[in-house]
Amino acid sequence: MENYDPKLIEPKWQEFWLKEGIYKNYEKSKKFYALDMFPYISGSGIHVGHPKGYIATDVVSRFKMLQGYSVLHPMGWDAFGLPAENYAIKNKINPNIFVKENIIRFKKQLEMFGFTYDWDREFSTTDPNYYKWTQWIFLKLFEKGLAYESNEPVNWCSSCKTVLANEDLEKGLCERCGTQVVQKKMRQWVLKMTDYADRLLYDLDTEGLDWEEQILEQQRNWIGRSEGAEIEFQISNSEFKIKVYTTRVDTIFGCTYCVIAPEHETVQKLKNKIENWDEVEKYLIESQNKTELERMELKDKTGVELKGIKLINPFNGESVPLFAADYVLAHYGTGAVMAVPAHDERDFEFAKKYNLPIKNVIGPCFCQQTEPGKIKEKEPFEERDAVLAIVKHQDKDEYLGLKWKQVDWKTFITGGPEEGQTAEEAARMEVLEETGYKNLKLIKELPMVHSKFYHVPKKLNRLAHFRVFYFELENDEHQEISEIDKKRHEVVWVTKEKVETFLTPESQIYTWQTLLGKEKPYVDDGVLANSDKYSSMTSEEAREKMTEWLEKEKIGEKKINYKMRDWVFSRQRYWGEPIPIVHCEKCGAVAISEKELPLKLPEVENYEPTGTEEGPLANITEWVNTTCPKCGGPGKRETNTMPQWAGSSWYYLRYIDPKNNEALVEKNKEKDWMPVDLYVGGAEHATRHLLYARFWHKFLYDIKVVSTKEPFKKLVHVGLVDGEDGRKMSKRWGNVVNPDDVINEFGVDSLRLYEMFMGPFSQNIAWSTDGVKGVRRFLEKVWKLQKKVIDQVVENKKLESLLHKTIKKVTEDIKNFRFNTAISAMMILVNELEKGKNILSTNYKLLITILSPFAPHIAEELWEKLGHKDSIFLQSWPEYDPELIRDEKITLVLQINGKVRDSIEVDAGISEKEAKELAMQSEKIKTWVSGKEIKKVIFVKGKLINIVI
RNA sequence: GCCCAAGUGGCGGAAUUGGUAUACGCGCACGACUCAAAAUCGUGUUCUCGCAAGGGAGUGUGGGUUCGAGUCCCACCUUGGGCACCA
Repeated sequence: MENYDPKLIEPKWQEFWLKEGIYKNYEKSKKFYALDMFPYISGSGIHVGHPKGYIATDVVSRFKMLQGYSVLHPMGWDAFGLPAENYAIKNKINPNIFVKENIIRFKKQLEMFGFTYDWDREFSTTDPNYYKWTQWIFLKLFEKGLAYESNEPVNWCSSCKTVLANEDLEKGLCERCGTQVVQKKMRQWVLKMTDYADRLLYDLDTEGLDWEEQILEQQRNWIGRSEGAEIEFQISNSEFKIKVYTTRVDTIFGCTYCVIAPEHETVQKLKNKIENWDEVEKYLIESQNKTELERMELKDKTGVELKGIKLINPFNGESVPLFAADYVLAHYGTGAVMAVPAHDERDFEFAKKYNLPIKNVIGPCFCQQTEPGKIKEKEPFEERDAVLAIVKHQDKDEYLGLKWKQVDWKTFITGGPEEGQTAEEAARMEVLEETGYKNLKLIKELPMVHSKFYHVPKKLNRLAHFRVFYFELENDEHQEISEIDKKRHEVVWVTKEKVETFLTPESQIYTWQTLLGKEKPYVDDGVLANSDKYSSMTSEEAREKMTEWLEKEKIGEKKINYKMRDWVFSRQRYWGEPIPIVHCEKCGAVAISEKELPLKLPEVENYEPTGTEEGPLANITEWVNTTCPKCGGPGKRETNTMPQWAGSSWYYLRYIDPKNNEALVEKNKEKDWMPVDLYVGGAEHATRHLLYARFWHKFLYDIKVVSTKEPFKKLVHVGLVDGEDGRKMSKRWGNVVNPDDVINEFGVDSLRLYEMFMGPFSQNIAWSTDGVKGVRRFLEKVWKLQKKVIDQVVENKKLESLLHKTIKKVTEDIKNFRFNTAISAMMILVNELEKGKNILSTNYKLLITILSPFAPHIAEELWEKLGHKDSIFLQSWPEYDPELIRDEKITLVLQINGKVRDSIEVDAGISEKEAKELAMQSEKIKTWVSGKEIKKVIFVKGKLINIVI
């Protein structure tokens, strides 16, 4: 028997599989596996595997380094650390040719990895037969009003004269020349993805998707639905109104000013009324020049008051000032907000900076759940406005407290305001009456708090709304307190450290903590106060009632908003599908006729940016100048092209029917194959690619091209291989592992097997060359087992049982993407087989069959050596024998107080009584229980006995 | 700041519904084979006390529920990922 040599085996079988078209078996199973988003790389990679015990993993794309090969995707992916477009331009190559060369290169790469490739299904987004249908989808979107032109801000490098995507920016500098990027508005094609926002959100839950919860959550956050209300604020002495959007109508009585985005059109309309227009204009220009990045990075909020403008709060008629500030975004909601500094962090920060009033209208509500003062369920509450005073000593760090005499109740000073008294006056009076101290200096008012408790002296449930004042004593001057008060409570000074343990009511402990902590707004829901008839409602209740009132009075309405924005769909580049639109002076933007598709890219010599806002196509006048499809007059073609996301948003549909020239996909074929059963891709696509693809799919569903609402039934993402040092593979760190080298040294099977063995499939894991040695050793063992193969029947129940348990485990683990434990189970089996003298040839066949998806070459080779002419991949997947995996003997664990003390071999079906008797016979157990009382014995069938002493 | 995920030996990682923590692999140590080395095979390998038998501790930290917790509950710490002024 010769030695195991991957270099001899692997090329042989790669050629064979290619010739035999092993892939075709997948067609029979009618399961559609689109394995990664890019048709050329990863998507094609995985077709080696057992047709039944399929392995749907993409070994190649786990290597960051190999993503360089994804240049194959024509629309500019990562090539050797540079975007493909840059690489092509720098080397003066036509990007399309460059891409094609790389496709060939990649095919070779795939073969080296031992992948077969479905050559028939090949297509490219540079291929007009494919992009024809991408353009067709665009035409349909345009027809339904879902594609529109708009001026959108882009990052513009004034030195390179190019547009830069957000991901190409490092600290706001251009990647190529390092120039500071500026914000510029440009005409762009935009797709109305927001029309689909609600469906993109709800179908995540209602279409029975088997996706990782993590990705679902990420998509929900990205869509970012929020429910709130739009409210009109009238501008005093003017016919103009300003609409604000808020999710917290319940805080509106705390609104002390309003803020409008600088770009908001109303700012210009109010020009004549603004007293400080010069100042305002300066601010508008400043904020316009900031890029989005800068705007985000600036921690400090800036803004300017529009002097002379007052807005009227429709709920209480109060006039509040209006500010323009760029912390309010023009594109979200109405571009204007009501500011409630007491209950919103951003407004709070702004109010502190510009010294604006902060009005508390909501506080938390505490329910006394312990005695004394535990609320009596079912009894009504008596509501009362109340004050709470915290008084600090003039010299010492001590605070004034009351110890109540009738009940075990310790508090700060509390009370209720009387007719005609302000809350502050009431607080001062209570301090005077209950403690005698006369001269208080108000330091500040603290956030309000509500408290539900049982008032023991008054024998009733009380809901008290506290306004809280923090005083410091000016001096020691005080008067005698009344006899009644003396009987009721004792006045004590409590040191700062002891206050928290001194206080009984939770509400006061909370207040004490806010006093000690950093001053911050209360942003949670709570109970309202100072809010007219809405006072003492909960936030939820108030929102409902207030919105009702707004709608009745017609000054506002319920409104749902999404964070997700429309999809900016055009790029100022050469490559990419041309947008099939002609601009006519008379008719505007006109779609070209479907018959003219595909609208092909012209051959050009120069792919450099034009240095204007137009894409490179604009320079090719013979292509640009055309006639208007509508009126026949002169027209100019759209020179922007589509982004890389366009083609990748529907390629899985084209896989089904790649050569169809009559339709995007034939209806019956579509019904047959869709939805994609399993989609394996990188985690980096969790939001964008997957949302774009889902959006297009839903649109195609609406125009009846596809029959399912969702494209991908099951979604799993693959983790990357990190460098040996645990960092991401990168030239910068010098930790790049080249799979070619690994293959040369260990073989394709070892690499493939190790990748699956190294850890959980969707987790990033550091590469370890030593680890590959381990799996190579395992393959050597499997190879050497050949020597022990015999044909006679030798009874070995234990091994037989282990084999069938392994088949069961491997089958289940593959289904659950737990390849690492599947391999470990096979290792255990092989270790056992190695110890035995012989191995029955039928059993050996079973072993290599379950190994075949993981290490296809060696499995195929061993299969042939056993005398088979057919490929191992044409065999059916083994089934385990349930009789054989049933255990006759089990290990029963004996515990004392939950600690393992002994274990015994017993029959699997042992009864509780028998087990107990056996346990008591154990010497170790005897010594542990002797002289002790047995309190309890717990028996878990087939597992253990626990004796409690 | 917000959302999500994860913290287990020297390392990658195992551990169905709470039921023998550290499977499998790497590394390391010792032994066999060898003139020698590599390869291969065998034994051992959580820490700790002990010559041993045996005991104690132990899954990021602190509490809790339970006969029994890596697994469930509460609080906190750390790391990774995503979002980031979304009102």
